[in-house]
Amino acid sequence: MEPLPQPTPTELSILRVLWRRGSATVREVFEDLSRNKEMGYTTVLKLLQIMTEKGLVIRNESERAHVYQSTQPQNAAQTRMVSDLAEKMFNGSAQQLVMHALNTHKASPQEMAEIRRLLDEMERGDS
Amino acid sequence: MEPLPQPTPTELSILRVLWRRGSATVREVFEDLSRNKEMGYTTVLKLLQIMTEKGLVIRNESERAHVYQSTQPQNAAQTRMVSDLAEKMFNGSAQQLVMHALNTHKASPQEMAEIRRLLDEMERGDS
DNA sequence: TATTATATACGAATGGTTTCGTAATTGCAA
DNA sequence: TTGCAATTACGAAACCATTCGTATATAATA
Repeated sequence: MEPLPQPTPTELSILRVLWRRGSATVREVFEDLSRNKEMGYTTVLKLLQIMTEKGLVIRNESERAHVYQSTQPQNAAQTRMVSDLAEKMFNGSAQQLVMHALNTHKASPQEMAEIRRLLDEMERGDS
Repeated sequence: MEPLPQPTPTELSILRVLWRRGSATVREVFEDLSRNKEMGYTTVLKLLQIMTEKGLVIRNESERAHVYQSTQPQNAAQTRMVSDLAEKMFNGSAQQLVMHALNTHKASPQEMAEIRRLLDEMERGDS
């Protein structure tokens, strides 16, 4: 089967709503997105229909208002986009990406400690 | 003045060539990109013309074959895209992005050491 | 039951990116 | 100088994402 296509920017905004809520109807997605950006109800509907065709979401049609959810877990999408960015902007070097991320968005001491923990684990190699 | 627009995917592939080479003619960019993906010479030319209008590149017209270079240093573009990704996929948390990057693309011991060094510096706060 | 609100389906307009064909120009070589 | 090769300029086609209007169906309500 075809691999899932990369979601477009608007599709991604819809997926984020679905990830946050677990699942949602068109109206719920619409109301959520409308808070940030004016858009028509049928626009969201159409997008969800297209996303269904693409396999990005599945829907439960047992109720009149179909209930959508993402086929891809948020984690998987995150991993994929990080890989893509590493590939496209850092010639595949995760390390350079990491350095950039840390330099730009300062992390809290707790967060830094957690990153150290991960590095420790990786060096011990107990995967 | 207008902020630079985000480069489109194809524009980014051109910028990557320009960053790697410092500057390049249409033919050089064309030959570089053609190795990965078949595309016409005038396609690249047109894109570079559009990118010039957008301000993504500047060109030196003193020779018959114009010489292009990116207006944005690679660093700046990298920072911007990392920020974008953190925003869109990790609710602004650089730390989560970092964890993902490390988990996905395993880094070498040297690279990990360098990340530690950066963390050390940041915790010492000698910026 | 008749009306109203809400849902899905879907065609089509819009706008932007990408592609390329063709014309015009310039330098180089025979 | 004449012709060939390489260049830029540019219009337009092809493609895709986004938006929305309208038709139709279904449920709730007066």
